[in-house]
Amino acid sequence: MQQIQPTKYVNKALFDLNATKVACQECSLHQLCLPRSIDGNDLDKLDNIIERKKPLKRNENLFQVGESFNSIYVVRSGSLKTYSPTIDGQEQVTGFHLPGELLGLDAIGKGQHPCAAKALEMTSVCEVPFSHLEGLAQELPTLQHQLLRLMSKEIYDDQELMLLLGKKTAEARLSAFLLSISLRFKQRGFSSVEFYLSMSRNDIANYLGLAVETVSRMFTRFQEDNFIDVERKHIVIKNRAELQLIAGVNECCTIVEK
Amino acid sequence: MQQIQPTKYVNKALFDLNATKVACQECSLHQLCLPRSIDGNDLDKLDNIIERKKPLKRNENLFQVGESFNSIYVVRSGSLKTYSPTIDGQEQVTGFHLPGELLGLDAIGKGQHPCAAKALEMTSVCEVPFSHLEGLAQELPTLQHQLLRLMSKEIYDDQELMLLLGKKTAEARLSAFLLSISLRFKQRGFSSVEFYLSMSRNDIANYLGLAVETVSRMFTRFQEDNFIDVERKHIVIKNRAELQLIAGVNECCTIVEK
DNA sequence: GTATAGAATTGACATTTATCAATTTTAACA
DNA sequence: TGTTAAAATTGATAAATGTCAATTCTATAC
Repeated sequence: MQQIQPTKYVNKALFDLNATKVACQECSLHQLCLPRSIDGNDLDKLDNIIERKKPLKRNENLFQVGESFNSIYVVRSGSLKTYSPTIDGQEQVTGFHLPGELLGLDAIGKGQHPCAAKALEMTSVCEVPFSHLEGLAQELPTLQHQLLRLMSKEIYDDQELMLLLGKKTAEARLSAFLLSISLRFKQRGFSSVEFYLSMSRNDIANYLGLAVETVSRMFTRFQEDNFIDVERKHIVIKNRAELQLIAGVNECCTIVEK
Repeated sequence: MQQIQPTKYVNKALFDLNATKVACQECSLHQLCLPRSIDGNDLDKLDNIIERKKPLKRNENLFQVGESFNSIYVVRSGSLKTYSPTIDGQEQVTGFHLPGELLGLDAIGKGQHPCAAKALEMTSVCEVPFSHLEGLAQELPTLQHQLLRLMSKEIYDDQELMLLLGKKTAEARLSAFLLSISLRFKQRGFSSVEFYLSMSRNDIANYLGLAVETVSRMFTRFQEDNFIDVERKHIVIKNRAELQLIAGVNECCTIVEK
């Protein structure tokens, strides 16, 4: 039971732009640059190529499908969803991106964005021009290594999700989704027990390949069974062990526990 | 209708080790090294670090879960599946790997393999020691660039699959699966119309998150509806347009057509 | 503060898919 | 080649989830 008990302040912080700003220390880019082996000089070089973009309002797009790829982005505060158009004019949500996480790695190969990214709330991001990053990685072996590691992690994470989406029941999917969000918050220094979901039920359902109604019913059921407290977008994890059981997490996912 | 009509020979070839060897020209590693800008000298350097492993027999493992990561692998001939253990002792198939495709990119981040790889038939692979590859990429900007591109493609492909697994009905999943295999064969210079599936129905079902029985019924139905010819593992695509409609492919997947 | 549109929930019902069971077909091995 | 185990198919039934419809709740704009 070493879970951090959040204060009211921490929760409110998720809506407070300044308070949610992820320190460079907890950010994916941090892992990118200084895994205990890059010196201050090199760090400055990296810092120099990063541009701070002006914050996005809710529902503003960071990029659109087909837009040419120039930069990868790191979420500083707020959150975004990525989505692709489907044949029937719908959109299919492909991911959610929380503070400290990266966007755009899937676009390098084709040189254009295969999905669009939209802010779910007031959101600010850092922009990292990819050609600069590549050039720098050529100079700095550690940076190249970290870049490859990060991309590998992205592949790994995607496969974890495929595991989830491919096999499980509705309750397993939602359960694994909540655990995943919880873990990601924790990794960024937020509470893993209590948090706000910035995305709509619709987005969640779309993402998990379920009907909105099913998602809604599952939330209700989890609440009834006392696995979680739900109040609209506010979530409290009350019985993580049970959620993990339902999700059928394999040993890979079990790191949520630590 | 510029689809290549395969000869009986071509089909048999899929079982013939020598005939299926993918020329380095069509191999993922080829893209890795010489996108029209690497010279013969550099190509030799790359060639030098690649090791040919002795062929794997059916059901032999290339690597196991948790094994420490040292190399990435390229399939030269045959095919493999990757899979992870689930909590209930089952295995969950996470991917199939055809000639010219890569394995192991998901292991870089953690330094150990998150999944196991098993040969589905007599299979041979090239082994590329990762530290050597990294070192070489540090010298050769083009190689670094291609490595990043390839990893990006992997991320992109995984997300395509998540799209598939997340949303669709059983018939959409199987349909998209067949189209995906077809495209991948085509990209490697094999027929996209007629091919052999090296994996069992069980593996397909597991991969797609369906019951074996459902997969079997779908094959039967597709046959009845004249979308495909099935005879055990031998598949002929007869109505690609209809399959694409069922799969609900978005414009990204539509490249199957070209 | 109120009006209004969108989001979320809940219920009833239809459809899809999983499960269980039996049979047929195929492939592996002696 | 014949024997046997595994794989694949098919049918009947049960369970899960999607769809449709109605209602409640929430947030936004006026």
